[in-house]
Amino acid sequence: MEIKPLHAWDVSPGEAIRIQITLAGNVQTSGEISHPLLVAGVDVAVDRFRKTGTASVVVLSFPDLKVVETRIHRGPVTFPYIPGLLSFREIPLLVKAFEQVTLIPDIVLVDGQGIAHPRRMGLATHLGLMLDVPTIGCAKSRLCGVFAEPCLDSGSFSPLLDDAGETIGAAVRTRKNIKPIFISPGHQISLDQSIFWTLQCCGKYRLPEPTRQAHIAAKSSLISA
DNA sequence: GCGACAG
DNA sequence: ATCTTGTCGC
Repeated sequence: MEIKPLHAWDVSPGEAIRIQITLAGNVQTSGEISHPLLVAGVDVAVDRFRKTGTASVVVLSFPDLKVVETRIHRGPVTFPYIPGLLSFREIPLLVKAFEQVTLIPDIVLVDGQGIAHPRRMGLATHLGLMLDVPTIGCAKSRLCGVFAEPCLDSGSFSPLLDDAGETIGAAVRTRKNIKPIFISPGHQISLDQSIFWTLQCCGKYRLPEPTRQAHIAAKSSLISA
């Protein structure tokens, strides 16, 4: 699929923050997905020695959740990991992987935050703007915001609030008695829809299937390299 | 100044 | 993220 460049990636942390503030004005946190047929998961594995990364995009059929396409891209990782600037480290590689994708997904699940970010520009949101496809942020831990512990039942959740009391996401229990994951809208989708479809993508594990498959694809492709 | 801090 | 074995619990 074609991806339109929105800005340069070879920037300083200060410039990156400036770019995020500008892009934040184009985010769409509303939208419904009626009948998804293809759902994708993405991930990036890093080789701390060779300083290279492997980005993966795995497209699964829905609702059966079977892998129908897997794309990998390996390249240098230059930008350092800085909380709040993760997209500048991973998106360059992810875009390369997406350029090889032929089955355009109806939704993309990203392992990281969506708008649950200091400037509302987490990895999922930034990627959604570039792909012009609905994206959902599904993070294993919290970046910012406060929340109450959700009930221990599978499917229960509690809102993630920013310092102003605004809802920016939710702590969602994808399995009974298991640590919740943090879901937030990436782009072109509402929080309710983000939670709903993510739960529809969950099998017998804490993380949604698309994310798990992407994680496996990126990691295995790192071994055979 | 101190603590927090996606992957 | 990545480094790592066994082990406690649903």
